[in-house]
Amino acid sequence: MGSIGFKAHDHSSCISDCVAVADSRCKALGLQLTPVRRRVLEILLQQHQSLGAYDILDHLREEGMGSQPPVAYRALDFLVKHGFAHKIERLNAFIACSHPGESHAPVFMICRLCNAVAETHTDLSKGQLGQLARDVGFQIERTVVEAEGLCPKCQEQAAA
Amino acid sequence: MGSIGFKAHDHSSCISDCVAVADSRCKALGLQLTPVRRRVLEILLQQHQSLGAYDILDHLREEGMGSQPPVAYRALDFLVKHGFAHKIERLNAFIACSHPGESHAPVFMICRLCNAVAETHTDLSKGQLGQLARDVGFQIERTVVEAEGLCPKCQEQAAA
DNA sequence: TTGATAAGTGTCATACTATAACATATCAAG
DNA sequence: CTTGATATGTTATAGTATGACACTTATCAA
Repeated sequence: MGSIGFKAHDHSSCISDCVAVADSRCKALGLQLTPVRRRVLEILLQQHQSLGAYDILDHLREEGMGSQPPVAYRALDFLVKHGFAHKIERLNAFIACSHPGESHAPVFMICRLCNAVAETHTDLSKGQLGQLARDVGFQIERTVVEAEGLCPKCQEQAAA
Repeated sequence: MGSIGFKAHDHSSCISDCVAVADSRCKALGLQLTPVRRRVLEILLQQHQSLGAYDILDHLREEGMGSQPPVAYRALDFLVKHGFAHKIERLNAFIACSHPGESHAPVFMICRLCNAVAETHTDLSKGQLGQLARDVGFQIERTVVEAEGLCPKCQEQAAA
């Protein structure tokens, strides 16, 4: 799949590929990609934007797959825990992982106009953050790195 | 004040210094550091931990300075907007800024055991994040960088 | 000084985000 | 097939945040 950044791409294959990857990874790890979990992943994959838990719940409800918050949150917890999705802390929202299976120190770029979210990655061992942590003796277990601003497309439109 | 990291320091002077800095900066910029706002800043400065808005509201209520959520949120919005405090997105909580007045691409290290939070800064123009953004043409306006893990003290205790 | 305008506060109501707890159902292995 | 673990459905509630409006205080120009 590679880094999609803010570029156009074949989205339907993007979805099916990601689900297939999740599927095989679950099988390999003995995890259950149940109907609800799979459906939530598909819903997230529909767009390269983040969705709130209650947005997802709305979809599930329409499809008769559960109507109470814990249903959505539990599926999301599963997907996040196993690296198939991420939580965007800044937005209290969730997004499918663009690089399932790869090592994870994810970085998100969030466009404040069109709400597109692009995921890339950094290498903690090389960056300033890792260096700062080593300097003060802090042991990093998890990172949240989110940049908010304007994507290329919205910059053009703002300039016009 | 400089970077305090996770080190011990003279905390009472730390508080009064920070309030004094905020005071003079507000005067210089024509901002009103009202009693509520000043008090919220002081409350945040009491500890190098983050506090939830409702924790702060509890303090205010005890002191007869307002008992409804908007009172706390508005003071926090003011402090965050003008760089006297930051929101820790990962914790839905707030913390006083350790470097008021300096340029701000703040980085937080959050200890998951003792909840201490240390603030440092990175230089966007030099780091991987800035480079990634330039590569894809994303214009960064604000960053959220938060590392969760163990501070030096808690690592020792965990090892023992 | 006064009057007009902006900024801040107090309050009520409500919206949005998230989880605890427990009953039921399904799965996986012996 | 039964037992223990995992997942789901549901109720209830906790935690986080904001809109709206009335009232007060500060600012500033006339």
